[in-house]
Amino acid sequence: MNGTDCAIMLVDDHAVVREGYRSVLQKQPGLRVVAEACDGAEAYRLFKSAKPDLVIMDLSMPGIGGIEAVRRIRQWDKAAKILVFTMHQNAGFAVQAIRAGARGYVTKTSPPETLVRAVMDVLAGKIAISPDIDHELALSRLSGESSAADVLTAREFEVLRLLLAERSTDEIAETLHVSPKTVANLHSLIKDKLGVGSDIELVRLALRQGLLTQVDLGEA
Amino acid sequence: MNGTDCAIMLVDDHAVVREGYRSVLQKQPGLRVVAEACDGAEAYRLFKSAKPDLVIMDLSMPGIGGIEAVRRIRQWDKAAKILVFTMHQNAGFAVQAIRAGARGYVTKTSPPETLVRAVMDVLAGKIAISPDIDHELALSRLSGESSAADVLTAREFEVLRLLLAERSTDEIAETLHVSPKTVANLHSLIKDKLGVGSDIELVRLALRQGLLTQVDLGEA
DNA sequence: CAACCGCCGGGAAAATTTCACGATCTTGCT
DNA sequence: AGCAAGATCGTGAAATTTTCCCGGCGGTTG
Repeated sequence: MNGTDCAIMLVDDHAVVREGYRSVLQKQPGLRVVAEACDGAEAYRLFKSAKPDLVIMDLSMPGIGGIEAVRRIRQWDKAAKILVFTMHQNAGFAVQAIRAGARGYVTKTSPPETLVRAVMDVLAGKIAISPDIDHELALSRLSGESSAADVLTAREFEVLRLLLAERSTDEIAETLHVSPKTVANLHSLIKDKLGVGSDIELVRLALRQGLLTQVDLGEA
Repeated sequence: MNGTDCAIMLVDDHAVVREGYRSVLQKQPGLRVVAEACDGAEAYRLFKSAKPDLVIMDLSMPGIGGIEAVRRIRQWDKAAKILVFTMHQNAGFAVQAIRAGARGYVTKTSPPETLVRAVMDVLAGKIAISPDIDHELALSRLSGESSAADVLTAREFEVLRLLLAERSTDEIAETLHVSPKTVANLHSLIKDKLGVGSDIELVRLALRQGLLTQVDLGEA
């Protein structure tokens, strides 16, 4: 599927950005944009009918986000080739994306050639990571910054997610059917494990690691 | 400057997005892209030499952000026409942008025609706000959601900024040369005025209102 | 089986948040 | 000028929360 025409699907909620993709990609012979979606749900639906050779996927989108869309598409077609193209210059997001089944991760700050190169690499079966993310990943390894998901147990992670999403300790206790005391204990333990002193730092860490996206906060 | 050629400068840190702008704009006769910048500082520098008729400006950029860039450009040229084009579908950001001197605010989710229309309107001397933001603004007025900056005094706002940026109460007290006790009192008062119960909600509110941008958190 | 670990919570000490109260200073109004 | 309002800063004490230490329960592993 490399030698001749390759069908590509674009997924991004910003029309102007899709216009940009198209402008960059159509300069490459052998690439055709056959479908466009503006959120994760539409991406999944269109993928099944269009069966593109490659998906270029944004992460931050309304409703079903990019990570979840990658997961669903890969579940439907284990061989799907998905290249994540996002503004998030963040090792945490990259790890999540690759784990979800993406074949590449390129940031939007990258020059167009990097995108084209990544498209070609992924089509050729390779994994494509843009240089800035390579660097981020290297740094996070060197500094031993264990991504929250690793150091926390499943339960702790669940509590953290609720702490960031819900309002009070008592509400979380009710959701989990445990005593408020337990939630408070977990809350404290989480801050300890993550090495933060205050809730504010906790939120900042979560944002940095991509546990929370800025759009999640709007619908509070 | 409307009838014939209009010189436009693009400011966005994502190359592919600039490509998208160009692709959309060049379909309009009479518009020429004469300069491109990828951060606020470069935008200010280039504006002074290129003197474009219109600037299309993104908000979230590394270093000097879009709001500050708008402010500086308007300070240098009171007649500068700047159209903010951003992903933030957020009344708070829009208010900040217009106060800083922008002549328009359009979100990236808008269809290309909306952008083109806004460009024309701003060039014609009008103020252009995209419909979704109009709606957001209306909602925020109706719900009486007073933007943090309004209900807080200057001092309180400063403390809030430090709370979100620095680490401990004591560090903030030292920076402000007041007793830690005062900072704690202010901290409490701020949460009261903003109607939030926990620090986590405080951060979420701040994010929603654009007091803190996601990029600010990276360099923590 | 014994040892360990995640999970759940009680109790008490420690720390923090909240509240009530002045004192001082600026600002705006008459 | 005189006065009222409110912003700022601080104190101290009460109320609440956070933190720490403890034990019990169930599952897994050596």
